[in-house]
Amino acid sequence: MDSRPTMGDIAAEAGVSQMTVSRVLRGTGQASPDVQKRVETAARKLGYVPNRLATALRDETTPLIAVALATLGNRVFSEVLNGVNETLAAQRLQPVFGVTEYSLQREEELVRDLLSWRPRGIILSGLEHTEATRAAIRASGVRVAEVMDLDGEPISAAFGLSQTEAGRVTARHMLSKGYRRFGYIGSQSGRDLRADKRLAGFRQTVREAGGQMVTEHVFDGSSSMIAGRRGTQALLDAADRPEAIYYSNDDLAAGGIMHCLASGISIPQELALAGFNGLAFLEALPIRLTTVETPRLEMGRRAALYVMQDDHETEPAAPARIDLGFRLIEGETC
Amino acid sequence: MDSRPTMGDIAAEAGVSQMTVSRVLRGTGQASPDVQKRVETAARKLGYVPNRLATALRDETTPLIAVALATLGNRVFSEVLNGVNETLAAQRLQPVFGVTEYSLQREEELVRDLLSWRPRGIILSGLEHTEATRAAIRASGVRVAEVMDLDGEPISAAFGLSQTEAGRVTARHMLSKGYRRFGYIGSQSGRDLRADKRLAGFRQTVREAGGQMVTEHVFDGSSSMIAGRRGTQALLDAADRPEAIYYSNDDLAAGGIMHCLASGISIPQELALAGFNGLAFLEALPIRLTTVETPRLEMGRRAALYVMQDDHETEPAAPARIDLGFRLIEGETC
DNA sequence: ATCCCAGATGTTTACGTAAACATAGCATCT
DNA sequence: AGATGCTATGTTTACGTAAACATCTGGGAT
Repeated sequence: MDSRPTMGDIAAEAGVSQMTVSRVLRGTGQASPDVQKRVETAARKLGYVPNRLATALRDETTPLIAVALATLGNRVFSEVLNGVNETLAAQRLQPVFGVTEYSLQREEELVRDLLSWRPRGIILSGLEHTEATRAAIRASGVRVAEVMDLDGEPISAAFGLSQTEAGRVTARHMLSKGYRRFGYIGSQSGRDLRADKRLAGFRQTVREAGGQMVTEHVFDGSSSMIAGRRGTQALLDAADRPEAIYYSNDDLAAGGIMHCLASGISIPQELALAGFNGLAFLEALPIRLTTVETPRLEMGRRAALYVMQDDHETEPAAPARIDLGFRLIEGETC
Repeated sequence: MDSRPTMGDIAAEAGVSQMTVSRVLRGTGQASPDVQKRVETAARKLGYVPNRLATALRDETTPLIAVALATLGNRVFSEVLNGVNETLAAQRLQPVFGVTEYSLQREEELVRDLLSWRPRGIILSGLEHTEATRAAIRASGVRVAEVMDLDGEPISAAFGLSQTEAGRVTARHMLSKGYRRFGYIGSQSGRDLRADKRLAGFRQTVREAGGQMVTEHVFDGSSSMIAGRRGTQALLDAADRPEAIYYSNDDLAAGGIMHCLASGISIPQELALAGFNGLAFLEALPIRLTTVETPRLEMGRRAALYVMQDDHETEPAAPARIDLGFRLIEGETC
């Protein structure tokens, strides 16, 4: 048995035709009990595993859904992937994924690669894509969903929240607590476009209210608690010290809390903080972070459901923005 | 253009044969500059995307690597996946993955599904599998790597560490600090077999040294900081209170630290703690956790490299255990 | 006895690609 | 001039599966 057995091999073993094997194994059409048994026995004996490549080629359809994530280094995306995966698994669909590392250029290549598997749908992160990416997707005719963001023009349907508005809401909340001098800590500016939008919304609202952005500390590399801790220390050591810091996400903000705890800086008197995402681990911190909760699992689930649908059902004429909302969680940090 | 253009369509457009198109697009064989240009123009005009299903079927080989993870809910596995993915991406290989949720039964189905894509390799979590899973993999002839664990019989090659030994080392360390009355907090017992092995090693070493396990708190559901925080509170509120707690992972242990911080329990005087994994976020905590660092990214990378190889190269005759080691990190918690 | 029909099974074909095997054109050498 | 050997291109075929269509068998209706 040097190569994998095919239906033909089973057919020979069972003394029937390949087509009969196909019918028996899929339970379509008629088959006498005798033949049925022989085929099943032979299949088991040979250790038959169907070849989906052949089925997919022949049927001109696959059970694949392509997923292009910005990164696997951020818990947020693995939660989205988790939502996608659990939804697909229920229908025996398979995710095929790749990572763009926040580069639209890599996304373009990745999408091309993913499309060559003839997936029935594709899920992208964010609304910004190169024109070539859009063209390839349009030409392919696959169903598309975009997750995370709503601020822009979706290709077909976007599941997420307004990042800009999330920034504004956070700013409004902090302003309402009396803070006026703000710092910002974030990473991957110019690449993590959602973070940039939040910052833009935040900044605008602060300025309109007469507040000011004292420092904006943006670094390369991925965000982490330790980066947030160090960034916070840097901001507080600087001459022009902010009263409050807006972080591009919870990991960074939690690092800020840790710095304060370790250095005896009182929160929120000496420093107020706000994050973004509402990750589960925040609940466990000794000081509850004020943050904006995002529907990560839900975005994954809804996007998966959307791209799973058959073409005819409910295809919206115009691009749709499905707002899954966000929620300001008022903690103890501002 | 209702369906995707094929090489045949390009051929018609360019006035050549399908085979010439194939040659030009892959840059194999000869082609006159004129034909080359015509083919490329036509391909671009029609928005040609190759069909890998056909290529894979025809070539009897795919660029796919199957990955069966225990869960996406635990950061550890997304880090492994990350290592796998970055290694594969460098060779333009594609991961196809699925999640077992720590069930060997689901793993069996998942493996069958994954194998039907004719991947060139498969990566599994842990060493325990059903006999059917083993048989299917053996019959398929794909390369296999197992990650995380070394305590058992690998199918072909295992990349990881001795979980039992990690438990023992942790116990030895805690014993050396004078603790004798231990608690344990973990989840998914009977399902997360690696955690069970660590506990077994820990328990054995404690007993041999004359210490005792005062309480073992095991719950269902996935582990998280908040679960650890609550579990710790429960253990400390109980009549028979341990001096030290061994947690099945860092998330739970960090929750323990948070409970102590929030309740003013002094570490390690009133309670000592130890975790497992050495996740990056620990660095940012105000109290550094004593834990065992595991090579998560490296396990993913090495496993990917292993299954990527061509069959002839370096195929070990006997199952190999590649010990990527672990390292006790002495923090401030014991 | 004849005909019809349904159930059971077989044969042909196509999905898109690329190896293997032609073949045609043309320059070079003797 | 004829043989030789490239280069550039075309034709056939196979990969494994499943729809569509074909065939055969036997039982029931007339």
